[in-house]
Amino acid sequence: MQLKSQVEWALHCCAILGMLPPDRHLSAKALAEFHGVPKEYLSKALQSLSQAGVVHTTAGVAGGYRLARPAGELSFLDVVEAVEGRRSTFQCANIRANNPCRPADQCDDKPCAVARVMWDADAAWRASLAGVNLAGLAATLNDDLSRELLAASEKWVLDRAR
Amino acid sequence: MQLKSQVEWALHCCAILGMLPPDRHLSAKALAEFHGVPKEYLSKALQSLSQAGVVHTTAGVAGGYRLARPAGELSFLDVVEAVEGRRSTFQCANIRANNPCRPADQCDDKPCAVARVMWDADAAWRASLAGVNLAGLAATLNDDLSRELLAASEKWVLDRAR
DNA sequence: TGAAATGCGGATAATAACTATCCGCTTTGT
DNA sequence: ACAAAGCGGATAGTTATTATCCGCATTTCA
Ligand code: SF4
Ligand code: SF4
Repeated sequence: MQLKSQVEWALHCCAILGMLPPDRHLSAKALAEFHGVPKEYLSKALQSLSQAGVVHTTAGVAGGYRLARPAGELSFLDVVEAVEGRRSTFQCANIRANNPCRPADQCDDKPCAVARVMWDADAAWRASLAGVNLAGLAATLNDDLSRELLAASEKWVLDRAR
Repeated sequence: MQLKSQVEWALHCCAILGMLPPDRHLSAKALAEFHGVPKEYLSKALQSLSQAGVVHTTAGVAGGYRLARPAGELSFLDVVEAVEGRRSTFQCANIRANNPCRPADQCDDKPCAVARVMWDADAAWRASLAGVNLAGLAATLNDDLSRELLAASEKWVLDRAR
């Protein structure tokens, strides 16, 4: 069970978009080039982010993407769910219904005990992701990365932003 | 990103095996019939459980499986990781290395900020699963299921256990 | 002792999911 | 009007999951 690679791409793209001034935006082409990933496929992830309301799209020539809200109001969960979906990672096939001892008229009123535990774990995963926002990521990157790399990257991005 | 169906099967099988007296065991054939799943494929999941030390295998005719430890010492995480593996659900492709601004001699000493957040969430998921054991599951099932169904299922199982 | 039942591991398909690319369309700045 | 950019659908290529089959070793029981 692996998250799709688009999740990593989307998170990195949001980190980059977080570096932009509020009224600037960056094209999918630039984001793909910066991260070394195929532009066409990255576009699909960006479209998912757009549909989910995580980023705002500017159409037309010199169009592109910017964060739809301030970085402090966008969590990792918002980005991950935009790309990966909101369904639980555990899906119950209800195999308890196959129990040969079960009467045919049995009413499965509540979800099974196994599923509840798995869904709780899924909720814990999402809660953890919801607890970190893009502003926090930016702060961490500021600590992690060298001043030179940060400055160079910001320049690279701003040179291509509209 | 979905967990494989074998996870559900394995958890249910462990719940059933938890109903057995300590010195009895149940065949893959019986477990497959009880849950209405293909025996050959379920066997693969049971083999994973066996390799992970979650269940104990008895070979030969009239062989089968029993829990390797008391139900209170086997967590959901033990079962899930046996089937699904222990790798994080987020795998970092290290796309930061593609940053055109990054000097070639840059040393990526520590994992990236994005990956750390995703790994933390993965850890939260596993911690949640580790917090529930098979004895707790049995107790919940006792509350959830009707006395008739429990008794009938236990009889069905014990009739086929060796 | 031999036949049958059982688990194990490898090989092999069938199906689904993910990854990737392409194309026509609309939008919009110049 | 034209070119650059995003959008949505269509289409392959690749990988992962699901499922089945077979030969082998082990063990029970007749
Ligand atoms: S016990 Fe829960 S997970 Fe298992 S089949 Fe029933 S509802 Fe699904
Ligand atoms: S930022 Fe983290 S997740 Fe992204 S490529 Fe770098 S190491 Fe991987």
